[in-house]
Amino acid sequence: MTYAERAFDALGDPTRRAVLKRLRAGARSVGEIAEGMEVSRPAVSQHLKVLKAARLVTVHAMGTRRVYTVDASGIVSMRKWLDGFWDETLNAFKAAAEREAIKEKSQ
Amino acid sequence: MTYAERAFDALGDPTRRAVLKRLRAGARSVGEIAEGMEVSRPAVSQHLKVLKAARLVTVHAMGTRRVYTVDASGIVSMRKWLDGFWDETLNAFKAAAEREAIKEKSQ
DNA sequence: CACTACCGTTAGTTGTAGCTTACCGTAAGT
DNA sequence: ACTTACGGTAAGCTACAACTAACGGTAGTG
Repeated sequence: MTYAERAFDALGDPTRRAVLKRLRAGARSVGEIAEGMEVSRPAVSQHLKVLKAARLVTVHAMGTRRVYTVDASGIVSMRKWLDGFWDETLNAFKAAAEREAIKEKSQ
Repeated sequence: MTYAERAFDALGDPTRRAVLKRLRAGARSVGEIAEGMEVSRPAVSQHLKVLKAARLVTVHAMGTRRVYTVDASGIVSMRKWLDGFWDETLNAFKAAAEREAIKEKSQ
């Protein structure tokens, strides 16, 4: 599985999107992220693991605290996936249209 | 839930991504999509329902056949979501950096 | 009017994602 | 060394997403 696909899987969950939205406001520790959320701290920890595997967040330790930050590379890979997907869709459409035009001419 | 979020939920499933990839090559009927896939035709039908709700595909009937096509609007809304997300991330980062700079000055 | 092709939907099953509780390791303070 | 704060991980539960089999409805065909 590519990183883009991993990222789509990760963002397919509303709780993980909520976690990422919190992180968007700035780097946060696990406890800070979990605070005010409707799920427990371990749940957040598990989601962060998935987000990290998808390169959507990065961690660095500060004492016993783990400070998480939004990672650009996950976002970038998703963007590339979408752009590439749309490119291929357009190309296929164009090719089909041309085939149609040739067929029309020959009639 | 916004359409973008619906789209992320939809693309969070590998089978649905596979369906969409098939559609990328051009419009297909349900039977054509299901053919060669490892899941049954009704399964594909259910996935198409989700993709349609997320504005990732459109349908039009041709006799008893339902021909599905990739819909740009779902892709566009995802792109906008990603871009908006990243914008806000950068803005928050910039704001934080400026606050840091002011703090440094006052010391 | 049968008969076939096509596909959406319902009913029912099952694997697993997401959750909580409990535990343990590590870092810092006193 | 003891205590507190922090967070990753294991174990276990549960709800639901994804699937199949079966059915029904509609459009074209002879």
